[in-house]
This record gives sequence, C-alpha cells and structure tokens, in this order.
Amino acid sequence: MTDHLSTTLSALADPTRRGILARLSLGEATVSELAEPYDMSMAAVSKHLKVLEKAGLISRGKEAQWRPCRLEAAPMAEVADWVENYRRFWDESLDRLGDYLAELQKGDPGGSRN
Amino acid sequence: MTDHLSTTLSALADPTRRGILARLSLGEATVSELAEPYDMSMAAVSKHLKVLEKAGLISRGKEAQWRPCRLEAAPMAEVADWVENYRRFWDESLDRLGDYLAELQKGDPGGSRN
DNA sequence: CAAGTTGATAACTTATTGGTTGAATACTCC
DNA sequence: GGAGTATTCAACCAATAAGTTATCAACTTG
Repeated sequence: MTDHLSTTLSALADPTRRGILARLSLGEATVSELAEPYDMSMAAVSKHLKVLEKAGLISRGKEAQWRPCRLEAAPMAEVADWVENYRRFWDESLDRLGDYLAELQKGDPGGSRN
Repeated sequence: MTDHLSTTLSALADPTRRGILARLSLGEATVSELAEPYDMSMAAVSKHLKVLEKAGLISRGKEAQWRPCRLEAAPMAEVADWVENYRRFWDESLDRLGDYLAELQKGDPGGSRN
C-alpha cells in the first residue's frame, strides 16, 4: 500500500477523518476543536490527524501550545482524476453502450478472453 | 465503517483492486483472467473480488464453471460527488482565495474559532 | 463415471487499524 | 517557578485485513 493514491484513499475511508476534513474546509482549527464533535479521546483524534497528515491532506502549524490544522486538498485531485476515468461507466446514457458492448462480447466468447 | 462511502473508498484503497477494476473497464473477465497479472493465489484474488462485490463495484454472473465479473461503477459516482466538494481547495486560482481567507482569519483570531 | 478446470471456503498467520489509558512535553499566565 | 492547558507519545488491546495452504463444490468432457 505504498502508492500515493492508496494512501490517500485509505485516509479518506473513515467517516471521522472525512468529518475532520469537512470541518477544516471551513477554516483552520486546533486539535481540541476538531475533537469536540467526536466521542473519543484526544489521542485518538491525534492519530487520525497523523494519518491525514501522512497522506498530505492536512498541514499543521505551531502557534503557542496549539497546533492548528489546515486543509491541503491537493491529494484529492489525484482521486478526482482517477475516478473520472470511470465516469462513462456510471453515466446513464453510456450504460446503454456498455450493455451493447457486453452483448457483442457474449456473441464472440473467447474473442476477448485470450 | 458501516457507511457506504467508507466501504467504497476502502475497497478502492488497494492497488490490486484498482487494477482489477481497470481490467474490468475493458470488459467482463473471469476470476482466473483477473488473477493472472498478480503474483498471488487465486484465493487471495477471490477475496479481493468479494470486497469489490460487497462495495457494489462489481457484479458476477454464472456461466458454466466460470463466474464472470463485470464492472459496476455506480458507487464511484458517490466518490466523485464527494471529492468535487473540495475541488475549489486544490484549484490553483482559488488557492489565492484560500490564502486570502486564511489571512482574514489571522487578522481576526477567534472570530471563526468560537 | 473419472479426470481436469474453475472458483469458493475454511483455518491459520501476520500486520495494521482504531481505540484506550497514563505519562511526557510544550507553552502561557499568575 | 508552579499550575493549568494543549497535544503527543508509549504501551496495550480487540478487531480487521491480506495473504497463505488445503479442501471442497460445480461443472465439462473424454
């Protein structure tokens, strides 16, 4: 799981972390502010932040005893980019084409299998 | 991790599984065909397929002793949708706005914090 | 029916994840 | 410098994930 995209996706695959990002989309926040909505220890939130940081999805400053977090959405561009390759597969009109191609394939079994 | 989006994202957070989806974007394939490029047992691939199926990213048929897989990209729409909310944060021109807003926030500390 | 092929399942191992609690660190303010 | 606040770190635990091998089930074909 060393590749960048996998790291990003797995960081995003947690509702707490996505919630944190949503909060950060409204502006910088400290760890305690980010932890407040969640029923878990600060340490747990701190770990989530480390995951997000490792994925490059947030950055952190140092302001006195606070370590304010800010959103760094750049890695999400990679996700958006990747998923866009599949848009045609869920786009309604092109589903028709998909069905058509599948039908073609059925008519020529093995032709695409070897 | 019971929510749909988390399930989808974590299914996608694995290069083998994304590779399988890429292959399926070219058309249906059997399990052995999907396993072929990978240096792992069929059982392992079978497990990956189960993860993808549980996330609704593939569906499977029954054709004699084969269980052909086909791409079902619908859940990706949710991912695309979600990530689009953040586009403005990585879009270059709007990064300027982001910096500007951050600057505003600095000038009014606490104003957005409470 | 026996043999070969395709695939899934079970049991097991190892590593990772997500959480906990209890210090430790770093800073501010009186 | 001591008290309080903010955050991290370390050690631990339970659950999950990703892989293995061995076995089983379903189907085709000689």
